[in-house]
Amino acid sequence: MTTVRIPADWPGTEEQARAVQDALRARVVLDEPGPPPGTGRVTGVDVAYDDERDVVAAAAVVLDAASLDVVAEATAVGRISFPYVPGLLAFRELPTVLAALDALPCPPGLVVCDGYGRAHPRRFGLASHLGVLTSLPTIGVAKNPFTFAHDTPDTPRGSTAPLLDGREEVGRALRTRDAVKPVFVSVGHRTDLDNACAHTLALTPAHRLPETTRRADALCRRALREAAGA
DNA sequence: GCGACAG
DNA sequence: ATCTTGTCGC
Repeated sequence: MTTVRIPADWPGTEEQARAVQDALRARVVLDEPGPPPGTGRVTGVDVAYDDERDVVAAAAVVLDAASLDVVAEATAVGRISFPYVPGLLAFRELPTVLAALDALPCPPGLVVCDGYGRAHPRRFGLASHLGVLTSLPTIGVAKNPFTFAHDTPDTPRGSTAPLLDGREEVGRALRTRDAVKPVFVSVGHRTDLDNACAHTLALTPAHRLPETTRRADALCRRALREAAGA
């Protein structure tokens, strides 16, 4: 486990944070399909907080994409770098997530984030931001809808409904289990939406949420407990 | 101006 | 995200 320091140039206000998003948005790469599902490695990242003690813990868990076996994992802890503001989640999560990724002993391959990528008010959610800072292919898989309207996908696993910003499809509500509430998938960086959904299905053989985020969630909670928990 | 709003 | 018991089901 590594300890993180908040970067000296990290935004201190919502105004500054939005300016950073507007400046970095142009660097998102959208014309690559990304790695094929079921090959190479797939990494889940997640973060847990103890607002009382101002502690944050992040985890990165690398899975073999074919077997979904854990190949490597790393954690990082630090101070909370930003309050939770819808649309600015990246500024709260990224410093610690980046440190956890840096601590991995192997390349992460595709990174699966807990949240949104392009399906964001300024087209630059957590998954896109992480992708631009690392150059890694990323996707976002969120548990709840954000600001975009969508229809209800059909009942069977694999069914989708577009997340629409006007007439533009910025993500998809994707059913990963029959008749269970869908997850919300969007492109982060260097992937396309079809592939992002295919990856999400490949990572959900048994549960609504991807194995990557389930593993990362369990690990960062444990790291938080060991770092600050009572 | 009033809600809604990833984690 | 987090506070929280038992309970129904694969």
